Amino acid sequence: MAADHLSLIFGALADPTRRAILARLADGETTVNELASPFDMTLPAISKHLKVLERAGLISRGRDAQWRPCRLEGGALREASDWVGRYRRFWESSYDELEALIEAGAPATGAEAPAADAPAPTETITP
Amino acid sequence: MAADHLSLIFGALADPTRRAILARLADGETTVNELASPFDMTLPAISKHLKVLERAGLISRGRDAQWRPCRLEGGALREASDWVGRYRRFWESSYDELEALIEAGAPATGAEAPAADAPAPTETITP
DNA sequence: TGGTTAATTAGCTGATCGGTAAACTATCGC
DNA sequence: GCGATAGTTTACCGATCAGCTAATTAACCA
Repeated sequence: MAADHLSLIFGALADPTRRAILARLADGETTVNELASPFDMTLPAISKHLKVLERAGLISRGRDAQWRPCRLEGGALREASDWVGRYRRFWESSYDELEALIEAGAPATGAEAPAADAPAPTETITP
Repeated sequence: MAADHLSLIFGALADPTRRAILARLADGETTVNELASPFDMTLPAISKHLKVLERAGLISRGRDAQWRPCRLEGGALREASDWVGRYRRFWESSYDELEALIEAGAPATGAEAPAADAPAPTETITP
């Protein structure tokens, strides 16, 4: 997977186990063992998932004696949300109205020409 | 990568080339060759990226003679947005206020106990 | 001191990913 | 029909991923 932050975030989210871990952490900070318990998977596997989540900035880990409590970090999720949000107009309203226009034989209007630079200002086109 | 839809979507977004393709498609439907032109990459590589995006439902492809015009599909992005949106409270407002509360020595209140089932109702815990 | 519990690291495997080159398919225009 | 244009498919390669077992680190408890 690419090394840029957004790719790390989306890559981390592209796994049901990791998303379930985040879901659990939404109920509050907890330990690695408790996070692991619902899964049919060894502890090292969970540990790896946590590392992926941490590298993406989706969680952070503290220390409490021999426990390493994990907590959800909203910042990275916000980055993901912000990126996706730039495309909001592609699923909001538009659908019915635009569909109708197209059905009616309207030509490709400026309507679907979006905020030009909106998506991916930091998106290096050839990294 | 896991086979569930959300994983396909996030997995597809976890690549700067594919995100740049989506950004380009936000400016309107276009052909594969035009999509490929900004990249220092062969056509087959782009073709693969498009297949990943299509499998995730992020784009659709039509036919116009020998061209296969691609268009952005908002639905999948909406799914991603909806999923991430369930965690909104983790980056909205809360930050300063909650941080302040914690600093002030407030115990773990119900405040950060979230809408219980909010995240991942379809998230199978052990697939 | 020694044992237990919590978690990570190391090393291995098989599967998937991102890219390539080469060959193939399909459609257009002459 | 023929050549050019647009795009996909088919191997193939090295790198990364997700999981495992076994060993290791770190802190507690008695």
